[in-house]
Amino acid sequence: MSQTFRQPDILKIAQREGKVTVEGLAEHFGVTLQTIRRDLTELAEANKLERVHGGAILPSGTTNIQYEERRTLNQSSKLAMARACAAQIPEGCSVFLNIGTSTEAVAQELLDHRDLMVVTNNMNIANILIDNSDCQVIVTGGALRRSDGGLVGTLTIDTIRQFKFDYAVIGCSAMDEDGDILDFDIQEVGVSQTIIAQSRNSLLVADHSKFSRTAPARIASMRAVSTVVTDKRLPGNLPQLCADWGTKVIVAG
Amino acid sequence: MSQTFRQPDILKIAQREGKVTVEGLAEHFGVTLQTIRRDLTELAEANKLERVHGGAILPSGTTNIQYEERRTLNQSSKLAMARACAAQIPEGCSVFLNIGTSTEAVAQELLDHRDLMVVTNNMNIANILIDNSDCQVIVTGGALRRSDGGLVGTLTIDTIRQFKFDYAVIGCSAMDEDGDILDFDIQEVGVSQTIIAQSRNSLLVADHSKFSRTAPARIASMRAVSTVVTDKRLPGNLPQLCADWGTKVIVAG
DNA sequence: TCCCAAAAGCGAACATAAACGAAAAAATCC
DNA sequence: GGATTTTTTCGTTTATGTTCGCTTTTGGGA
Repeated sequence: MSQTFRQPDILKIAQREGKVTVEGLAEHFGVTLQTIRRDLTELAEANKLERVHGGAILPSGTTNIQYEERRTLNQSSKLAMARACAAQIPEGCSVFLNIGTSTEAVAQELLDHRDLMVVTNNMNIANILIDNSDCQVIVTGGALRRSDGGLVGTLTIDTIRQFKFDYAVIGCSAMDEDGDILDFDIQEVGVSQTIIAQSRNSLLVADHSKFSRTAPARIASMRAVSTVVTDKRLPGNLPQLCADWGTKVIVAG
Repeated sequence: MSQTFRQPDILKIAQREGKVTVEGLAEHFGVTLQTIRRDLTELAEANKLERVHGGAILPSGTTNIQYEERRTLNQSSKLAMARACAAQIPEGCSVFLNIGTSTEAVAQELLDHRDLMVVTNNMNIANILIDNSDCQVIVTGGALRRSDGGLVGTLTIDTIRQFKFDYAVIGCSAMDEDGDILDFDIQEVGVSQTIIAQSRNSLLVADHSKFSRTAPARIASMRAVSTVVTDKRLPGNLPQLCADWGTKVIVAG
């Protein structure tokens, strides 16, 4: 595990915990204190973190700004994707909505759907769909993650295993040109995999920026999902691959 | 640019409470008075706080309505009960908080507790405690009830069964003079019973108005809980009964 | 009201242990 | 086999606890 892998993880941990310690990170990654110090110094220089004796904290007032930023970013294309995705979901069925800003946008578009049963591990989605009185909302158990209101952990997976969904809507952190769906957080990978396994149809919602990123953990191949909703034509050979796999691709907007 | 992990937390507490004391902070963080004094001096030099004898207050410019609000609300018996209840809960333990406005008030008072693991079936409580970064929040699964943000159903009970809590805080709809704890909602009764069974100590929080009400479903007898927190002397023969049962009674305010 | 004394709070100075950064050495990756 | 990353080493800096003398607050009593 090298620098490039650690630093995003450190940020993620910092956002989850509010603070990180040199010692704790060193143990977590199995490296020396010195290495962590260098990482923290670099992250502090990039204004991603604020250095304190013994560790680092989130920059003052930045607790959830990144999240809010991401939420409002790419709003128009995100909205178009959300519309297209919601259009795939008929009324009167059972749906799982995963963690992620894209899936939250989908939830917003599902406010007019009638007679849904929605299961989610995202507190924000539960808060959104509380306004749709024609929709039964079920929240999975799990440890609450401060950064994005997600519920994660074994409890989450155990709950999901008790259901079989007509549709699942999932997001991701990055996508590879060979069709692999990737995520930063290893915890979330297990959840996403379980969701796909428990669903008759699965919809991956991901905008084009996910193709220019990378992430360490692999959720699945696009082959495993029934539909991919995105905002621009898939790059490289992916359209052909998806056609071969029978994975439907919807380009919204 | 803060020097220690403590300073951002001190600011947060100051903003919430309107003031902080040297002694209180020293105890909260487990450091000496001198260390806190140094922190406060630095924060004062950075104009983040204003130093006073025995502690610090918010700078005069940052007039905090919240504090005045809180002071007037202090009179409210619900807050007094919440305070008394939170005082019963030590730091570093596992706590369950049930559905109810009284338990939400307790959650508010637990914002300063450190190193807690809080499990709840109340989305509002999860939203409150998301601000306590020293507290791990776990949400039970369940069907979301629109009226009060509660999570109910078999999923909830199944989740609770997976834990053993040091403390449980429960509310109720009504109490009988013979010491029976009652609720309107039959679904919630099962949850409350399970919580009591899974907890080493259980605290019932209920104001005096609950004695003039009645409700159809029986949760348990006060005999089954370790402590009752209320705002007025218990009516009738109940004090004696509780004494016989070994149920501690705390009258707050 | 004023004054005084006890008590509480304060800050400076010092000792110590933890944390830090620089630089050389070792390991790892292309 | 050269470049990058990580570990090791070591002298320096920083944070914290302790002690002690000083200042402010507080609560009588004249």
